[in-house]
Amino acid sequence: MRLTTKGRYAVTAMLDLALHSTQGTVSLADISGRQDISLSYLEQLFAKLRKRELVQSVRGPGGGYQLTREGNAISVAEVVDAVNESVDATLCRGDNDCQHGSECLTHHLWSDLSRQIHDFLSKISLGDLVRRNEVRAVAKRQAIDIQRSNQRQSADLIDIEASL
Amino acid sequence: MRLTTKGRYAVTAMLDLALHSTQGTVSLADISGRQDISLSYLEQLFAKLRKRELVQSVRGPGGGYQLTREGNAISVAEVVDAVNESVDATLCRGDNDCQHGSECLTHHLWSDLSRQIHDFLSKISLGDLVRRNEVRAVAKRQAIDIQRSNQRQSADLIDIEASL
DNA sequence: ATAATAACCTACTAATTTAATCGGATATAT
DNA sequence: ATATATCCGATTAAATTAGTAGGTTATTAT
Repeated sequence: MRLTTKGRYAVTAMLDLALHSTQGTVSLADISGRQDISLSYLEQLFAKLRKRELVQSVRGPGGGYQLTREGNAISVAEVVDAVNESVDATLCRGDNDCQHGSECLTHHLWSDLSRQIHDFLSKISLGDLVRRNEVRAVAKRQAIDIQRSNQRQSADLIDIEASL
Repeated sequence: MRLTTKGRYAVTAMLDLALHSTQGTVSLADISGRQDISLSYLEQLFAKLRKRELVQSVRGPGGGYQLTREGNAISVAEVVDAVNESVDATLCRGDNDCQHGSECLTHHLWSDLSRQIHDFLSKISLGDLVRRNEVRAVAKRQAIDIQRSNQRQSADLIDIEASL
């Protein structure tokens, strides 16, 4: 169980998905716009999330992604694990070939810690996060921001159309 | 609160220190030998641990490091934080300058998660780890390994001396 | 005093991971 | 047909982690 920015991006994206689940599918372009994560990076992350069957996709116009299960049934731990593919090969790849058994000290200690943190994150679902007030507040502001940005784009479009 | 291999190295090294605290100071060379971490990398880590006053040093022959407080009074969280200098500048450096407020969704969510993981790791001390059976068992084996390696070195030395 | 030891310090390099970019192919609504 | 959006692979850039090199300073033991 590692905890890096990569996992954060994944959780953020999945939370965005959960927040907009009422609208059917959500495109990565929308998530990219709202959460400011590059589209291609999202594609990489969602390829992994799809492999773990945390999301399912609909291709073509109007398509996008949606949660395979409801938000309450998807834990933060699952999301982090999906993108981090915690192989832990760096410190102790096997049990036998470590030099004078040293690395096993880390191995036992950390696998134990990891397990407990994992348990902890398993108990927090995307649904739990959606229900939080801070999250709802930010999501609301994001919706308004996007709306404004769309209006600006429409305005730009009108300008362009007028200039032709 | 990030959780990477860097933090593991630091916790392992500090645990080694706690395990050998009865012998006064412990040199980084000893830790390097037992835990298979490069000496220079340990120096970098301990420079940070010293800044946070988790360890104190004694210079010169027979010198080394020792815990500033007893193992029971040093949490795993403190050790991880000391080496990770969690600035969290990557995703959201301030509260105001994020593009259309998006990054703040991550920011709130993750700072909250981080806080709880931090709380969790705060409750595990180096002393707790030392008392664990698996840790004691591995430490014992490491001691025997080092002893053997020293005997080999002595044997080599005798060979060298004999060859002169 | 001198030599050996080990912390302390800085700069650089290698390796790995994270993030982004590019250029497509495929499926599907309109 | 065309536009949309997933899907896919390869490449590159940036950041972090880990290791290397070459010293200095303090201190103990001889």
